[in-house]
Amino acid sequence: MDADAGFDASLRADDVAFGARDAALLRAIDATGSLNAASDRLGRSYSRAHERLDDLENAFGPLVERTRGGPGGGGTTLTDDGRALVARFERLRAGYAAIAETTVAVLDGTVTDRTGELGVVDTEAGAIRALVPPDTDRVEVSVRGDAVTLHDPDASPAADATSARNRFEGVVTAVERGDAVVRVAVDIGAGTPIDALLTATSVERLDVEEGASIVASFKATATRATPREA
Amino acid sequence: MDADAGFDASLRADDVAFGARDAALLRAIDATGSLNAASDRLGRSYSRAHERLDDLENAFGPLVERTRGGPGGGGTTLTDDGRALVARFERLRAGYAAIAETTVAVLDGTVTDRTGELGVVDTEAGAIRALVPPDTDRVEVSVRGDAVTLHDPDASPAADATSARNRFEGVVTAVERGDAVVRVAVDIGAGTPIDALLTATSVERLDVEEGASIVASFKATATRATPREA
DNA sequence: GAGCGTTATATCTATGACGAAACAACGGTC
DNA sequence: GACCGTTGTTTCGTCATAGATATAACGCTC
Repeated sequence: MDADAGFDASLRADDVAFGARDAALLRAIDATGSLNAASDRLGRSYSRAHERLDDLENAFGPLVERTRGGPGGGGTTLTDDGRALVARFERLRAGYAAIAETTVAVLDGTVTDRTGELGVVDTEAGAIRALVPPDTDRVEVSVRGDAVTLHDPDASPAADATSARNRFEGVVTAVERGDAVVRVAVDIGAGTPIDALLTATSVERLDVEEGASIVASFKATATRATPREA
Repeated sequence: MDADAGFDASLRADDVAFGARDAALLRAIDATGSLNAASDRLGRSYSRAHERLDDLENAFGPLVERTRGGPGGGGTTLTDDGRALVARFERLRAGYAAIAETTVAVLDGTVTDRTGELGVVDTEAGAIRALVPPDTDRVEVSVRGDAVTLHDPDASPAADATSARNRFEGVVTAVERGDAVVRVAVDIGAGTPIDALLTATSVERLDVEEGASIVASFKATATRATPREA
């Protein structure tokens, strides 16, 4: 059963959710200088766009400046806040897209110690520090490829010298080259390997190849556990 | 203008998007053993729930097993695939939640070199390697707090010994303690500091305090740039 | 064979979101 | 004062989604 991860991103204030359609509207206003032309460009009704803009401004503050009459008949321009909102929305989407696209290794485990939202999870690979759910000890730990850093085993930093708390010795089981990003699978003693996403430069400089010994590290604060079924 | 980041997560197959309401339905079925009782529990209509379940199974394959008649009148149970879909959805949500919650530093810059989707961005702090958008050199680089690792300046790994390509020397400007997660702000020579989210253990072992020198590193493959307005 | 409580199916209703169209008002230009 | 093309406002229609209700059918138990 194959399924793609998706999302609808939003920024929320006062029960109003600023989403992709809203960002598209503001971008079209920015490009055309007119709410009328922007609606046309997007194939949307002028009256709805106008109403929506009012709702957004009630929640988020002034996003546009509008003038009536004049040589072109009037116009609409984005405020600095309007541009900032669109920029922030784009960054948020980029972040979610990273989550949707990145590879994830899932390790079953049991929480054995907690300090606030952090915990120690006992897994096949050993103890993993992660952000853990409050109500259960039965969890699965997600390790994202873009959160795993690889180190030369002979030169990996001492525990007192780095803030990355999870460190495992392992063996490279696969090296899969993309355009500029390389996916490296590392067996750290769990049932399935974890992935690390590296640049080609890193692969060369670390001399990563199948069968090589390597140290994989990832931050506790970037590792999340979710409840696991009985 | 204050706004909270939000999202609607989904897993998609055959133009059907499995979302939070669907996950809630499957969880309620799991808890009650009955589609009828699950709908009641969720305050939803039985016929809609039934129809939706059919749509989901057409797209994702068998998610439940249903029996009619018998001692209790019949019932509905989740299949292994049904449970796996819910578990995968929960992991996806946890990932998006991490994005929504984490602090982000934004650095303006210009792309000066590209290799596929990776690029070098010239910023106030120096060159940053990141995943860059294809159509523009004017970008802003987002550096997420949960992606930044701190190192002892005297003991940070050599460039040939780690896959984290971005490394900056900086000074700690703030240490802000949460329950178990500590937010450390580091001035790396950009207009605004970047944040690193650390465990309390890391803060102690690294002896992180305001004014201290520190090395901050983050992976190129975990760093994204988005287009920046003129 | 009735009873039970479920699954399965059919039909109806309400609501929110959205597109569409029409018209009033604006204000600089000619 | 007319013209232009915009903003601003009003009204209408359609569609998708969802809730609600009713009924048929199932199959084990008594």
